[in-house]
Amino acid sequence: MTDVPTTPASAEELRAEIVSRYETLSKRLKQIARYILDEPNDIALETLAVIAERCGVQPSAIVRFAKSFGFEGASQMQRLFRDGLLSNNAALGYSERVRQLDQTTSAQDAEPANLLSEFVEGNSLAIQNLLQTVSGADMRAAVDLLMAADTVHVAGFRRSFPVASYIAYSLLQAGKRTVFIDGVGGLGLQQVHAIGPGDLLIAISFHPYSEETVAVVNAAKAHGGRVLAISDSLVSPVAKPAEHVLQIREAEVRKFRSLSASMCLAQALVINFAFEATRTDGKARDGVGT
Amino acid sequence: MTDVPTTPASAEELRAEIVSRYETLSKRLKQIARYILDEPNDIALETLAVIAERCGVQPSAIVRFAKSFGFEGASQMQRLFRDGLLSNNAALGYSERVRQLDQTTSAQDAEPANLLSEFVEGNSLAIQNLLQTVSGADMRAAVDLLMAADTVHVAGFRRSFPVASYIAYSLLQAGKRTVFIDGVGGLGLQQVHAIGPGDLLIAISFHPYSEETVAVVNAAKAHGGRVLAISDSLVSPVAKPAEHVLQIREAEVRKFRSLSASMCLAQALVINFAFEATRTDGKARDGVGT
DNA sequence: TAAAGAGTGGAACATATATTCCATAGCGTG
DNA sequence: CACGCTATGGAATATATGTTCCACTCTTTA
Repeated sequence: MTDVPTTPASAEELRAEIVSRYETLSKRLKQIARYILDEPNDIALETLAVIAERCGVQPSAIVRFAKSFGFEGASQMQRLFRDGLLSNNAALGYSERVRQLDQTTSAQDAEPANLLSEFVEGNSLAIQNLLQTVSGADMRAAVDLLMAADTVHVAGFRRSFPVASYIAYSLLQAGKRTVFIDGVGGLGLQQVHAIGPGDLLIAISFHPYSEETVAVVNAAKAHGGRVLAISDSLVSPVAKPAEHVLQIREAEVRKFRSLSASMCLAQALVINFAFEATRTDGKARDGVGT
Repeated sequence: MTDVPTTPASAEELRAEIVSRYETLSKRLKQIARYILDEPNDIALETLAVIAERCGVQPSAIVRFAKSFGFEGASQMQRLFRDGLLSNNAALGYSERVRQLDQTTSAQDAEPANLLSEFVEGNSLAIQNLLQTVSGADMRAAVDLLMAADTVHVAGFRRSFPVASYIAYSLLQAGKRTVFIDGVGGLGLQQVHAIGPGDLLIAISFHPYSEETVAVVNAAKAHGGRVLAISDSLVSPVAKPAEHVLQIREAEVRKFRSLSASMCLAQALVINFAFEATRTDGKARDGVGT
């Protein structure tokens, strides 16, 4: 038992100790270490059996862990976290805690923490607004376009680039033939020539709509491809020619337009497709089997 | 046993019930009632024996109390307070909420409409949790690292690629010398050689931490550069060697890890930097002007 | 490839903790 | 003042929970 000479005296101390000794721990002990760092509340409130199950480990392993950090048993370690829990918020009664919660989102000035909370609030709202602008039917239609496509091409530049790259990467992961039109080396428009009938272009573009994207959309249409647009308006230059549009109203914090909502929609779309694809695969195989 | 027909379903409900029935209680039961109203945390966290001693009562009296309020035993009453402790504290309840969301959603089908709203909810929670895992001081420190850096290098592959590309793009927009280590053409590690002392590497990486990113981080340290890590754990291979870590707990919907929270943090970081940069610029000019 | 060692799972065990039960004390009422 | 009823304390019991131990596995090393 490679225990540390001095037993940690507070939850913080223990966390620090875990971080520094992490590399020297065995597989299971690492597993537990991560869990403790991630969910100190669980350690404080749940029983060993529950904790053990949640991090996929035997209760005895947790005891071993505690001992290797100088505790007499797992219970002593738990006590540490319970105490921490209380001293962090217990002085406050209920009403005070609720008030504290409100304050985190309301105060305004350009200090780092507050800026973050503005983004948190703004993006959170924008994401929830997705449910208003995108219906289940829209999603269904978008997934159908994906399912029907031979090859999927994805285009998005500047601010939309991250979203486009995410979609392209994930579709590839899901086993779909995908081409990411990334414009590297000025190939932007050349890559478009690969689009043919039966292919789908996913075009992502927001307010000042980049010329490249618009050009790619038009080229895709010219080659007989179909287009799914992700944009902020139904009448934007990328949305107008498209077979289908998923509309997003992004958060705007201090004049900077955000991206979280777009990412959220992108994920929902791609994973929806992945589910649909495996489901259909299964059916196809079943059909052959009989 | 004068029990109430309906068992309270939340700590708040129980408190209200206690207040209204207070006068009808016997001496000991009043004693306990007062204690519960005063120290709900104790009820949540301590053992019956401890609670009993603290309010000068026998453990059995507490059991009687619980039963007279419709509980099966004192333990059920304690559970109520524990749950309340978590759900009233945004700070503490994240994983608990996620677990609940997980349960309510895993039952339903992966239908397009459902899936979108699952993502909406999950990401919304994850974004709000950012305020817990990254403090104002963390943001400040990260911005300081950016300010002090000569050139900023940004690395993130696979799932983290979109976030990295966003950061790199935005920093460039903000006028910072920035290099995006995108690994195109297998240049990944070669690009690292450009990192020198006085430079900063922003490394973004989540659970199965890609080898490339880890390698880049180590190389950066070897060249005397500083490292800012954006990761999901303090003990991840990219976080350990870093000067500073911004920790993110991403949403996980149907086993797929999300990205919205990362994007949100990335934006907050970059824009924070942009504000700080212009502010300092202004001061510098003022200084020269006088 | 075999041997030694550390790490691990799971059942057996010990302990802590909640709950029940009953004898008795306290209190109101006839 | 005595009777009966409710409330109470505390010991006995049941249960839940933590801990130990040992056989087995997986690594490492010679």
